[in-house]
Amino acid sequence: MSPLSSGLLGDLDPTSDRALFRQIADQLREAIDRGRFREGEKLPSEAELVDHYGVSRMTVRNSFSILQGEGLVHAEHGKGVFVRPRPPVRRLASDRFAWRHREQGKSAFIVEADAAGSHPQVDSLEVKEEKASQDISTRLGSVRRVLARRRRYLLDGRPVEFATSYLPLDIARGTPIAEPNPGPGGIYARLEELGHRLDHFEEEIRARMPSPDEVRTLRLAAGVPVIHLIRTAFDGEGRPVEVCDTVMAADAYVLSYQLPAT
Amino acid sequence: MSPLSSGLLGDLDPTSDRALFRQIADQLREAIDRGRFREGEKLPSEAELVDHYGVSRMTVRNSFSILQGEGLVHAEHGKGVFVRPRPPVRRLASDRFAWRHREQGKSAFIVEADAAGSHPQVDSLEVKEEKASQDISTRLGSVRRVLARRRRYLLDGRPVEFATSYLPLDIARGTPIAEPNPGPGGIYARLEELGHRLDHFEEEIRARMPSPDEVRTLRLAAGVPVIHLIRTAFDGEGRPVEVCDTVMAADAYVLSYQLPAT
DNA sequence: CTTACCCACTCGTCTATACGAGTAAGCGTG
DNA sequence: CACGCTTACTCGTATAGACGAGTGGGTAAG
Repeated sequence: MSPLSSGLLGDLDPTSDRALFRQIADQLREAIDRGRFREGEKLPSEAELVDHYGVSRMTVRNSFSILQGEGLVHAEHGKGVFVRPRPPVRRLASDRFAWRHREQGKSAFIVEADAAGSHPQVDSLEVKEEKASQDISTRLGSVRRVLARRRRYLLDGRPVEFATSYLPLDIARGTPIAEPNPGPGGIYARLEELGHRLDHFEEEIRARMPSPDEVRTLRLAAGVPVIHLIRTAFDGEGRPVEVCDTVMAADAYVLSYQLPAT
Repeated sequence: MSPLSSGLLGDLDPTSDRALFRQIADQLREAIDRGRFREGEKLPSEAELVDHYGVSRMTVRNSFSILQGEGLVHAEHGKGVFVRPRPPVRRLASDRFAWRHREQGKSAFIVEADAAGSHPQVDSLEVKEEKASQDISTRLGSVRRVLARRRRYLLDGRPVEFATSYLPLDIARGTPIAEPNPGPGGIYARLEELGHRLDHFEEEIRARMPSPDEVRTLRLAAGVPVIHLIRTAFDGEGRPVEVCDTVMAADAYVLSYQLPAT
């Protein structure tokens, strides 16, 4: 029996104040919430809904666009509209920069992904000196030029995070930090070796809709926000030694922090 | 001179692969990014853009809907489409539960808003005993029923945050915590007085698009995600004594954390 | 001068139609 | 069997038109 003849979706109330396309979206949303359509499952096609509700195609498309904006469904050209599966999330703990996680040869990202049984990947590596933006300059304490390390992280082929580290030139230039591969333990290990004992980090978190650029880079579906995290690392004298600007696909992350109740 | 005759917006390339409505959205976005349209300023009306580009109205509306999804603009029925102003953000520091912030008579929210010169407000107060959801029960260590304290926070009349605190009944029942107004210092101060010395907090952060309910409660514009924060408070024995579930308008908040580099 | 109405302009909703392009399965040919 | 074509179904883009409803300014009536 088709999902439409089985009473899965009801009728519209033409006398209601609520617009037709909203009523349709409401019914589809409820059906999804109740699990009548499962993750990854195909919704009825536009044509089927046009027949079922007796409305025009634009009205049906309008209701789909609402659900897309809510991140509930995604359309695939030539195939159909599907309930968006919730991808496995990466859990970032606040102790992820603790010493014990830095002793190993591989980066935290690789180690953690291997443990979770997924296939990690890092690409778009770029390391270069450039002019510091106003914001980065302020955060690093009025430096004009910086070393920028850009990279993109993927899990099982899906881009989940795009990060750029900025370091003052007087710290990073001519050191392994300026190499594409900074070696075991990453740049934090190198900073310590260079005598910059890391004292604490400061993280700033925002959430917003992605720019078109970010949609491309992270291959984001409609209705997926990004988490924008800016971390500053300070040495023992309180000097900022690195700023890391990270944009994450919000549906792939949960951040977790432990706070003392001082 | 009208914004349209002044070369602010260009022409369309009909031979391009890029859809017309995307090209229009691109041009408007760029104009906004470059500050050609300022915050709160009105964009050209649908009719004006129809004339300028020589496309149908649906095409123009389609491009507006893209920009709305990106949170760049918002439409006002009968008035026009406007560049969405960035509201002042509330900065939540990770030491906001430190002792020194709890000594005063007023809640942290009120104190902080007063200091920032804005008008704070708390409403939708509800305090009641209820059945714990699966998730809350797990977080509190398998309790069946809880005391739930719901409230909504507003700044200058705008709802910015909706929070619910859950506490085990054996801790909260019959104490000031079960009163609508728990008294100076809030429920954390009361917990301490009751002998539950707070040891540390754990915060989990997600970002996602709001549910229709949340859109209503927080009066969210299109294209504004929410930050979902779940905080668990632990006492000295490692027992969870409170879970606070908070949904924040993402455009109104920056979260900030200090992490030791242990 | 003030009030009430009208009207022009705005976005919101909906219909009907057309063509393009991606997908997948079936079918026929080599 | 393997390959390529056709075909039917999917969503994507775009047009043209209609009516409704909220807003605000101007105008005519009191």
